[in-house]
Amino acid sequence: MYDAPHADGTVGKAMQVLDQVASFQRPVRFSELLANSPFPKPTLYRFVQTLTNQGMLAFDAERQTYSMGLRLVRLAHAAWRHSSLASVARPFIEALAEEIGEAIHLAQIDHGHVLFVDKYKATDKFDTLAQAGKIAPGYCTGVGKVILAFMPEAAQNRALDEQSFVAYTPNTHLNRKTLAAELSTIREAGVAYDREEHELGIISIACPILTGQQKVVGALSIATSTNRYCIDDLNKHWPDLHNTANSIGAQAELWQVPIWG
Amino acid sequence: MYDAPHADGTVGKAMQVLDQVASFQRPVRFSELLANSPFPKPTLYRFVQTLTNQGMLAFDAERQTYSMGLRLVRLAHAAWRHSSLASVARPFIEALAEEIGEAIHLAQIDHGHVLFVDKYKATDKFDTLAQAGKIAPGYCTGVGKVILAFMPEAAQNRALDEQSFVAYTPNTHLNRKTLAAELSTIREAGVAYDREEHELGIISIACPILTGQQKVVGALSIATSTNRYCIDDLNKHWPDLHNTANSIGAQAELWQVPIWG
DNA sequence: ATTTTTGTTTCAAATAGTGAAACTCGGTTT
DNA sequence: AAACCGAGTTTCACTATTTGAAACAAAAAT
Repeated sequence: MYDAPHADGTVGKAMQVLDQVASFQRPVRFSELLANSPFPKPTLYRFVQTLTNQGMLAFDAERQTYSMGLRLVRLAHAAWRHSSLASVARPFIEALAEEIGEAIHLAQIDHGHVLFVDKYKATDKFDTLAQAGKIAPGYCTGVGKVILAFMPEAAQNRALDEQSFVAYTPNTHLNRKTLAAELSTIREAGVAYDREEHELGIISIACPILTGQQKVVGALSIATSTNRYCIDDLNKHWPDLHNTANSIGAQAELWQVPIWG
Repeated sequence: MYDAPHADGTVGKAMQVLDQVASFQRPVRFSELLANSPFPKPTLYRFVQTLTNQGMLAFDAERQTYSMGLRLVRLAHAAWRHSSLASVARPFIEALAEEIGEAIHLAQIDHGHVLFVDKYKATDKFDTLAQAGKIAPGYCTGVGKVILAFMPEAAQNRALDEQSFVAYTPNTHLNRKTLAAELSTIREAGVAYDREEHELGIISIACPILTGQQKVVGALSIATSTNRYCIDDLNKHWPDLHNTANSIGAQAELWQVPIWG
């Protein structure tokens, strides 16, 4: 389960149940849900029924388990096409990935979490939906930090409040202060690095995607493992990455990509 | 907007609003929604607010428009990974596509509509999320017909009730009778063809994906344009397609893919 | 056969949702 | 400048929906 929004009404609670089912990452029985649910039995029961009726959940009668419903796939298709940067960014990312021969990630931020909306890897052709929709923490990823760094102050504060500061590796930021310090450096430099802060052996370089009015709408990154390359190697790709990010930013502005303030 | 389910409660209505926003295929203003909404102004207003709070919709303050929210992408990721056939089927489809050099589609059925959950094209590597989530009518596509043909009677009837029988081309089935007749042929043969029933110039061959107990969980198809190939050409691929479908069915059973009765 | 666990239904009380009407705020017209 | 207009937002009394303790049914476990 992810965030506990200021619980707006019945709909909010139902969405909480959806998140809960999603968090199991597998089909789940009613009783398992109940055990970790803030809702009393009949209430949860009715939610699960309603959501199943609606196709937001799927019930397997044979195994008596609930899982995420296919209606979500249909709805998300629309979200991805029309509200994410992905459709605008694709041609640019594809070109970049082919040129430099490394995997490119495209991310946006959603309620303080990094949301990967696309990925392109020149070698293995087939990785899109498997990656799109994945989330990662904001405070310890290249894309996360660079987006945070370029956010307007109010939004940044809100987002920082949502960070959990778990120590994934010895390099992970553990509190707001050290993170905030790095964020201003990043803002000046226009690049962020992940130096094994989220996962040992994984480093990345990330550029913000800015519109003409300097609003961040997302970020691009190249990630690699330390036994193939070091930060200096990634730096060689910075000009290309930066140019691509700029082109995407310019396009995003023309296009009607939703821009949160 | 798609189906109007037996409106269960507030949550059902909220989902209806989500569908409505999705149906616009672009950012949409409140007044546009209101114009096509069964709900009175303040009611719709509150729904849209709640859904935006929840991240199910996104509001662009600058342009005053609503679009689908990124939370859906996150949720759909889970749906796709854990409730669709896609993750089980992928390796098989990939192998098949590489071997025969044609694009392979994987579809399931959801409330009478065909839902494409994956696509692999050997030549252009990059088409997954752009295709996954797309829907098509059941009665005039190869995958749709073959799934319908193999459904248990009760479910089939329910699904047939949901078909709209729009005449997309001169070859489209226009009523239940002719469709039902073809469905029994298909059930015996184990294959369905789309002979330009949905779009002129597009034909396909489709195989059901069956579990051990002969339950349909989805379908595989090869689609092509009439100026490249004819039905007989597609037929040459039938053994491969059929084998792949069988392998996927066997795997799906081991795995915990939700199976609707 | 009995107990325990898991899933489902009931129903009075309480809460949350409803929508007519009224209001605010830009922009346009007279 | 005053009146008008349409899109968006808020109010508030009314009502329908949701709520959850408790009771019940069905299935597993003992």
